[in-house]
Amino acid sequence: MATLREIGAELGLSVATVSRALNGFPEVNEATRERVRQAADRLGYRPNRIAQRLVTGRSGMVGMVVKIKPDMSADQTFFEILTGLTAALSEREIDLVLAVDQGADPLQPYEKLLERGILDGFILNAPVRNDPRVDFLQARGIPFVLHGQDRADPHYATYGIDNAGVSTQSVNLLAQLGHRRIALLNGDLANAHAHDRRTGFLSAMAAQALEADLLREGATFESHGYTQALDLLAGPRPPTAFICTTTIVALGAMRAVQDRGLSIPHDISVMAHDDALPFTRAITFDPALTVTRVPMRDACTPLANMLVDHLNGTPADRLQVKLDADLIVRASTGPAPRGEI
Amino acid sequence: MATLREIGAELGLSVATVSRALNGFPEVNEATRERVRQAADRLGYRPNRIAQRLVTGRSGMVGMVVKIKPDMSADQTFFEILTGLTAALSEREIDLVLAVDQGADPLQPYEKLLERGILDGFILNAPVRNDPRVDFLQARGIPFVLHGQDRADPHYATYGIDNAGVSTQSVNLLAQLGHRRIALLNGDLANAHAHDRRTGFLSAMAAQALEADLLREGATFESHGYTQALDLLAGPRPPTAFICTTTIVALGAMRAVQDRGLSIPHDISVMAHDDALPFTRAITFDPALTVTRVPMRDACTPLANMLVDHLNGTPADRLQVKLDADLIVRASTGPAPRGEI
DNA sequence: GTCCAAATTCAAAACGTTTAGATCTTACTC
DNA sequence: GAGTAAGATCTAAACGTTTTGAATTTGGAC
Repeated sequence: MATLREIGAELGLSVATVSRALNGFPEVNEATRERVRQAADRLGYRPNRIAQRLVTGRSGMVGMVVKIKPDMSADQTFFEILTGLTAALSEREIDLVLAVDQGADPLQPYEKLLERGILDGFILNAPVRNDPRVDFLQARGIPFVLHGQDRADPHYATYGIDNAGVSTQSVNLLAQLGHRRIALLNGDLANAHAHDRRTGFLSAMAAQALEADLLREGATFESHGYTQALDLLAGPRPPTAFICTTTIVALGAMRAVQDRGLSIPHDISVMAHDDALPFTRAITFDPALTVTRVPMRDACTPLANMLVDHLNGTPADRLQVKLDADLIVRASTGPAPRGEI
Repeated sequence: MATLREIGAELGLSVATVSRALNGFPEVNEATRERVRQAADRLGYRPNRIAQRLVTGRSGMVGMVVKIKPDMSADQTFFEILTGLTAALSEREIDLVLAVDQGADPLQPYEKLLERGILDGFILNAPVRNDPRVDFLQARGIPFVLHGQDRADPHYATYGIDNAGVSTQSVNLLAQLGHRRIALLNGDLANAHAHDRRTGFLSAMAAQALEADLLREGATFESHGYTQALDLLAGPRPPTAFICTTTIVALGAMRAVQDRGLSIPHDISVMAHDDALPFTRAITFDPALTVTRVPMRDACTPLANMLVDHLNGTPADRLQVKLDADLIVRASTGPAPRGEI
């Protein structure tokens, strides 16, 4: 590995000039800059990140923490973000350091990574409500970008989707189709997005003058969708439509509907929010699933850009994006059945 | 963050002595060492990795590359290793840096990570035969540990399982049960492990004086297991037993057997190799699946240890582990049906 | 030719650590 | 009490970069 000193020796220049030439400082002669550039190319010079970091305090590395579940597996959505983000950051010459949250204390892996003193910032994902990681990093002045939003009025960089709006869009579509008994199969309310979906659902139902009594929450397993849907269908005033928090849950709900001998969308409409993860494609469902859709992967590049901007000094309050979901109507939703009230 | 200098100033010692005291050098007075330790504790001293690296050439960081498939998803087994390894390395005060292989050139992400000059070594996984990454890293003298084995006589650190032995164990079990028509549903032969399974299968069949004509290879999807098994069962001299390269493939094979109206294990025996990934548990199959078993996750701690040893100078030829798989006989294998030849 | 400002370039310090080699203490031997 | 060895600590250099402030060169104006 060539160093600045070697390039300097080659050209009879000081390290200082070589450094400035390569970093685009205005006070260096253009002819010199070109000579330096060529020598650097020829010698295969790569700046030593370690040395840069020691003097600038910037390392070009950011951290991310995988949260693993008790069964030692991690969330599919995490990996979706992880791979996309690594690629996006790599284009910006930033490396991603990984840590694992074994479950005990959500802050511990962040503390541990910070102790090393080698990170410029963090990407946070899957926030819970009023996420303690946000407070922790803000208190220490560590830059970060949150994928999602954990509180009403954030004072940090955040990139997420309008989860309340997801519910509103879904409710409005179904209400337009004449449905009055609409159920929400939500995720665990500890997660910020589930909370927002619930809030959005309640206000959208109220706006349509509908009773919002068919609300369930819990894990996002197929089996959970199945049992909750089955339970609701067996109730005294069953739903005619299901809004599911993920396509996996919708899979379970659809199975429940079919087990009851009902047809989709003739008797029951089913829709879901779709993160467009690789393994379950809503369009291949039978019938093809109506969804509100925001591909997870689409978040990677903007997230990387926001973090880079943030590291370069853009203040957090100018780095707040809240996307609307696309509404994609397919065959799993239809007019409410007649005779039902 | 306290520095050595601050501790030195506090105690009236030079940085050199403080450094030596904390690093356990023998020439420092025990009383002094204790004073230094306490001061370090009190001031919350953490060695600055960056500075350490600059002078020692070691960073305490290792790299790993995710290979993502054309559909932008990554292998489940990779993540299993990744999370386990990150945790295991973290206990050894080593951080893991991630990169993504977008598919074009398998060496490019390694080159890119190396250019940064911030890595001590690599963990390689999922080797293909005569893996070019091995040659690349060896040529550059970069330490690495390979999870698996890519060539017959490796001169590098490697931790893997005896894949030929997996086939031998499987064939021998089935032969003992009287099966003579044994099929192998193998993975893609580009992968080193599939090649070894094939080799082991051929020699084990030969040793049992059985004809090894029922060999299929390809992707490890459920659908692939299904179509291949269906095709073999429709042949002129169908198998009475299937050895599947993964439990997912076995799932497909079992579906094919049932679709043909045959029963497991009465008509057909099915077994598989089981990496014990979180999502498919062989014991919950119906009937419970006989497997050769080596949990992926068990490799994480040994891999981390081997890499650390290797970085500390243990020569590669003393770091070679080849595990035998456990044979777990469950309900999906039974005696060969009478009357078949 | 002299002077001044602008344009370049340089030398040196700094970041926090490790480590080679020098120096200072102490205790022991004769 | 001199000499020596061992024990403890120190000074200084090194790693490769950035950056401050000083030094040099250049070109014009007079």
